Amino acid sequence: MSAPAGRRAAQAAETEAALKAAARRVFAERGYLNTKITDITAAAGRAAGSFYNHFASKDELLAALLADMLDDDTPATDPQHNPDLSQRDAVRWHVAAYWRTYRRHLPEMVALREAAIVNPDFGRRLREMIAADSAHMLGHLALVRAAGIPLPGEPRLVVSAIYSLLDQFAYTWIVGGGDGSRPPVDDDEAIDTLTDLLHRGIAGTPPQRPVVE
Amino acid sequence: MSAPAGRRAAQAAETEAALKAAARRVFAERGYLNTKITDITAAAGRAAGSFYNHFASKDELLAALLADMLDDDTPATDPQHNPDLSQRDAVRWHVAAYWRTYRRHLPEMVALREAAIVNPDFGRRLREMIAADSAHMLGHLALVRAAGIPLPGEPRLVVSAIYSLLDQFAYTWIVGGGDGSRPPVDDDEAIDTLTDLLHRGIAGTPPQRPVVE
DNA sequence: TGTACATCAGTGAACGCGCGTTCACTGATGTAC
DNA sequence: TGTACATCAGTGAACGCGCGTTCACTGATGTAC
Repeated sequence: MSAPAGRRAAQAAETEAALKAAARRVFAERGYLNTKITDITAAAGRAAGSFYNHFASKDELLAALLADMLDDDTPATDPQHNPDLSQRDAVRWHVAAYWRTYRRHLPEMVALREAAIVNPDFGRRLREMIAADSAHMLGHLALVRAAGIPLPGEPRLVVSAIYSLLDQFAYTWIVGGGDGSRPPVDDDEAIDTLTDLLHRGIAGTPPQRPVVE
Repeated sequence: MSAPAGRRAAQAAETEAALKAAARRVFAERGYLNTKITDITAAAGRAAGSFYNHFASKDELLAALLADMLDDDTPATDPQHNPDLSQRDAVRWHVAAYWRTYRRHLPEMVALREAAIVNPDFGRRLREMIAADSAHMLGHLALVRAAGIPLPGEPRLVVSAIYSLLDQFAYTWIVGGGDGSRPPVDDDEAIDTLTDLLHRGIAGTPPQRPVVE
């Protein structure tokens, strides 16, 4: 990453970067589990054996990509953002942040989801990443409740529901290209729909039952 | 399934049933992709080779389980149920139906989700099954809108969001045993939380912004 | 600055493990006469 | 009702494919003197 000591080190760094970049492309295209190591080396224009000069396995390559991702945007959360989820703007900001992150790190999102199914280590990693994010959201929900607005359920369960929605919806529409019922969504429509659903869901008022007298 | 013609046929039917039952158990425990064919035959107490007297592959066994499932509860939807999703009871009924189905067919749900990742055929099957269910929900949403209540977005997108929430939340809490942030949910709490979130989300009123004058 | 040797990234053919799949065999069930 | 033969479900050891992984080799870069 930092200035390499010489031509040789530069070469190695370049190949490693090429392998990572190729892996990201290939993971986004055919997914993690369906990707063979030779698919990655081929996409990177290197020989199969070269892979093992840099990574011990496909899982370790993914671990490296995840590490890059976490380095990349540690300051993902603007400390200035509005925490009051009873306001639409605040909900939208959070939804948009999630959506953008998902799009930007699509290969990692897809790969981690798939890897978690097969490898308990990645299952743990995934849960930890969600937990980190959730703590933040939990704080916001506490404010809503403190303002006297009743939540739809126990806060940690509500946070889990929010992430369930965001995660699966993003997976369906960003990765899968939709559910076939309609054309793909553009980002704004997706974000606005999620925002309104969640804004009302978290802090809205249930509809009045028409009273028959 | 129907009365077998003789001892031999009965024997075959019994083994096939044993393999299916074993597969369901094993899929629920370690998932579909992590299950080897010999895991299934071992759990069923049969020899490895026996498998191929009944199924051409693990995928075909899954296809058979899915067929059984669809046979099993074609009348899953009580024609009498309340379609008015602006009423909490109606939302709860639908959420509960989904939850119950998920629990009852856990092995199929897990297996289909995993198989869809690796095999496009199952990806298609999964989308078709969701589409069938969605059509029903879409009709209900039309009523809400007809009653003058604005939805949070384009109806098919809202339906997709609803299924995203239900599916991922059920996967997290029924299959995965939760996200580690709190003890497992019992069914009623899960259903009530989802119900309130969706009830408000679909047909609720956004909170009033406190007006500062 | 030049020469001789060491190191190391990259190569791709070969290896070998894991697991799906086959197949010769067994014994029980079914059929023909 | 009995005997001889055919069929078929089940068995498990053996086979073989796919793919991850190794390794002897090459040529370029680095180091010693």
